Order: sequence, then structure tokens, then C-alpha cells
Amino acid sequence: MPKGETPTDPRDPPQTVEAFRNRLMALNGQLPRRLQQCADHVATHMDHIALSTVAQVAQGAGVPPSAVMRFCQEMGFSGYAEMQRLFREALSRAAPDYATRLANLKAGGAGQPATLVAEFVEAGRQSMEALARDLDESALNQAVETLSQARTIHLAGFRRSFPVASYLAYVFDKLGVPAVLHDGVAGLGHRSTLQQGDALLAITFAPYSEETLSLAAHARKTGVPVVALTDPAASQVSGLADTLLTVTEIDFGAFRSLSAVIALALSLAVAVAARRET
Amino acid sequence: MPKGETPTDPRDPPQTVEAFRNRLMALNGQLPRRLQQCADHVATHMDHIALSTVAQVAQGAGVPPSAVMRFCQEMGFSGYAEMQRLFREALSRAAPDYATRLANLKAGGAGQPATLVAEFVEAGRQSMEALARDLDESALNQAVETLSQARTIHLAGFRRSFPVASYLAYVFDKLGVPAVLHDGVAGLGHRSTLQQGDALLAITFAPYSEETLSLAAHARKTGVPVVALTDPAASQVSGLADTLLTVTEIDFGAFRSLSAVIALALSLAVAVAARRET
DNA sequence: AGGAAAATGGAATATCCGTTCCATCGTTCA
DNA sequence: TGAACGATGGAACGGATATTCCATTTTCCT
Repeated sequence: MPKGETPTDPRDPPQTVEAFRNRLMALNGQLPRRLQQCADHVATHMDHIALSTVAQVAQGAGVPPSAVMRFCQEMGFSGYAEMQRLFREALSRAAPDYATRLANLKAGGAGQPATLVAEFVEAGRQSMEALARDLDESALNQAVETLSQARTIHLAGFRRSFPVASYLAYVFDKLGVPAVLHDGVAGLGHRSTLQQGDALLAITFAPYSEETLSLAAHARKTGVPVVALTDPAASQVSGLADTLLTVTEIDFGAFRSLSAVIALALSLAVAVAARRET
Repeated sequence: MPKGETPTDPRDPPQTVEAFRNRLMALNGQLPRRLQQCADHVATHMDHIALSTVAQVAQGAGVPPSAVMRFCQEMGFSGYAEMQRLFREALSRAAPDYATRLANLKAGGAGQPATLVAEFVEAGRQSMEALARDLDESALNQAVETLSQARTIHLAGFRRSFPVASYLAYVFDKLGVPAVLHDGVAGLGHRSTLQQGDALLAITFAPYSEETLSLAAHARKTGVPVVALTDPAASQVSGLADTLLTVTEIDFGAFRSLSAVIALALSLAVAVAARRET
């Protein structure tokens, strides 16, 4: 760097985690070996930075501390401390007083309704996190593929799954996607409407409702592809489905907040609608 | 403390945030002035501890650092470092790599189904936080009171609110609470079943469905108390309800994940069932 | 193959922070 | 009122951690 030009050093540091991520991707592939190791490790454990020391990050990446130091400067920071500040601020903004508030609600006393809210909120949040963590992207893509090619989508979900199925019916209707909700209103199913070229979306969780299982079995026999939205341990269902989408819903007491299931179901619906329009 | 008894010092430190909070409450009121200042500040800014230094906490509480030090020991820790460890561990368990994973999903590309999941999860999480933050406890208690005294609970919710209403019907049934779901199956309501001594739980969000509003109006005229579960800006509803429970549901695109509404509705149902049994 | 430039690892250094200690002040009880 | 005990604040200490520097190795280009 002979002239006043120092192309790597005096950049302004990323101000947001988003910007950090972008620069990380931009640098990817054009870094020396050790620096690349740092980049890789940081990319996959970005949330560790806020609470780790240089030595810990270095050990995690399998490099000496000085390499981490160079990496920070390569990213535009003056050093590790400045980089860490970014993540600490992001972390404290993420959980402002929400955790405190939750705890206060819980502390109100076991009998208080507000305590129940706190518990259900907590269960819902955990379910969401589990969904984001464990989502099987290829299964999801396959489900979208299958459903978007169907002439009509059949929705099956009873008992605790019925709210999800009925919401999907509403959403599909809004989106202009032909869908039938198998609600069993008159005591019999819409079984005869299952035809070649359709697809079945079966939503069921343990204990699996008999109606849903038999409908899925019937669909398979008819040659209608079955997408199942269920919990991970669904051994009874796996044999009946072409595509298996699993969600772990944390429950509180005997009841589930359904938040993760609905989030996944909604995504599926919107993706299918988008896919059909192209 | 003449004998071997030292009742305040060599206690085992709290192992969980919960235990910490308990000891804090137990100590409240029986601490010297400066220590009490520390306790107050810590109680209201518990989430700051994980990322702050002694000096920062001390400044926040308006005391010298040594006072904070004594406070930590009074709480049973060897010092500030040990106390901070508790909160750091809680924090890192709270956000494992969930944030990273979400970002990765989002980064997949705008058209990807997985991106949608990330968006809906994010919307759901925000809704949950908003619920915990803004919950009106007294309104909730009043709603529980009203519904638990009802002979029969009538559930009204159409269109996007129908899944919530139908889930409540399921839950109430499980809990042995008499509840009627107004589903309008045969093209007419169950209006005539609304009787003195019953209560109506009306679930509706903008744009408010005509059926729900007119049912609520009818209930009022009949002398049946109305509990409304709706969004904060519900001016049309406020005149029709005796108790107003509001939820802010963040939406993504045109659709809502319903997670906060369901969490609140579930809490209401369980609290009502518990109340009736006593 | 040889030399220059870049990269690397580890040791030395400087900074920050937690912790302790002690002198002073206030309070309480005899 | 005075003595004793607890509380308080600040300064000094010690440990840990970020940061820098330099000798050595590796890589790349001629």
C-alpha cells in the first residue's frame, strides 16, 4: 500500500448485524486461510460473539487469537472490542424488558390469569424457535411443489388440528386457490370429492384422529398425493404420507398454542399460491 | 454473629434467574440503604446485568461500585462475576443460534418458502412480545370473572377469527365448560340460545365481521355480558362490549399468524375453567 | 530457484475491570 | 453522651483480556 490508499483498513465498520453479515459474505472466498476459518466460524456462531472472549472465539475457529484480531480489522473494526459492541447492542435491544415483563407476569401468582398468559407466550416462543431451528427445507419445498400442482387441495384436520385446517381454508380462499375443508359437518366426509390430480394436506398430531388417518389412506389408494403436517414422532403417519412436514409444538399444561403449526401452514399456503401464479 | 452461625454470607448462590428473583424479593425491605438501591435497580433492569460492568450497574443504581460488590455477596454470590455468569448463561440459552438460523432462512431468497417461514416466525414472535408487554391484567381478570359466572359461554368468531373460536370450543369442551360455537353452519345463527345468565365471547378483528357485531349488539340488548377479544383500535367494538381484551397481532403480508390471539384466548379458557371449579 | 510480499504464531504489553482493604462516617444502645 | 458496631466510599491491587509487535514460515511471482 504505497499511496494514501489502504483499501482494506480504514473502512467504516458495519453499524448493524445485517451490514456485518453482508460484508462477511462479500469477503467470503477472498481471504487467507486463517482469516477464512475465522469468517466461517463467526458466520455459523454469530450469536456467540456477544458473550465470548477473543480466546474463546479463536479456539472455536481453531486459530490463534491474533488471527481473530486481524479478522476483526479486516471486517472494518478497530479490534475485537468494537466488533463485540455491535453484537452486544443488538442483543440488548432484542430483549428489552420483555423478559422482565414475562417474569413479572409469572411472579403474579400461580392462580393468576396473567401467569397463564406468560406461560403460553413462553411456550409459543419456544415452539417458534424450534420451528426455525428444525425446519426441513427440502420437505417444505417438496410440499409446495406437490400442492401447487394439485387441481384442488383437500384439507383434513380434526379436533385440535381443526383450527389450523379451517384457517388454511380461509387463506386459500383469499388467495384464490381451490381448496376443500373436510369438516365432517353432516356426519360424513367429502371423501368422494378426492379425485385424480388433487392433493391432500393432512394435519394431525398425537393422538392422531382416526378420520384423518383413514382419509389419508384412502387418498393414497386413489393415487392422490398426501402431504402431512404432524409432529416428529409420527410413526403412524409416515407410512401414509408422500411428504412429511414436522413441527414440534411445545405445550403448556394440556394445551398447545399452535403458533408454530400455524406459522408453517401459513407459509405453505402463501408459497403454494405464489407458485401457482407463475 | 458470635458463633459459627453466619446467616447471611455463606449461602449457596441462586442457580436460576427464578431463584435469584425470589431471593431478591425475600431480601426486600431488610437491607441497608445503598444495598436496597442496588436491589431496586437490579430488579427493574435485570436484563442489563449480563452485558454490563460493575461500574455501569453502580452508576445506574447511583451507588459506588463497592456497594454493588457487597450486594452481590449479600445475594449469595462470591462476587459480581459469578452473578453475571448466571445471567449470561440464561441469555445464551435463550437465543442459541435461533437468530442466525432465521437470518439464514431469510437470506435464502425472496421466493423461497423457507423465507416465508422465517417471516411468519418473526411476526409471531413480535406479536407474542407485544402481548406480554401490553397485556391489560385487570381487563383479563374481569373477563375471567364474567365468563366463569356464565351458565353457558357463547363463542363468536368468523372469517379469520373462526379458527380461534373453534379452538376455544375444543378447549372448553375438553375442560368441561359449557360453550356453544356460533358457526353459522346452516346459514343461521344460534341467536335464540343466548339467554339470561349466559355470556358472549366475541372475537373479531378489523375489518369487523357483521355477524359478530350484530350478535354482540343482540347480546347486550338481552342483558348478556359481552367480552370482546379484538385489536386495540376497535372503536366499533368498544361500544358493544362490557370487557375489552385487546391484542396487537403483527402481520406479514396480508396474513396473521394468530399466535398472540390464540395464546391469550387459551389463557382465558384455562383460567375460566380453573375459576369455575373452585 | 530465488526473492519479495504476505501470512502466521506466539510472546510482550497495555488496558480494563473485578475485587479487596481500610479509613471515615453514621447509628444505635447503654 | 460516649462507645461499639455496621455502613459507606474511595483508592489500591491483582487478574484477565484485548491488542500489538516481531521473528518465522509460507506463498507467489519472476
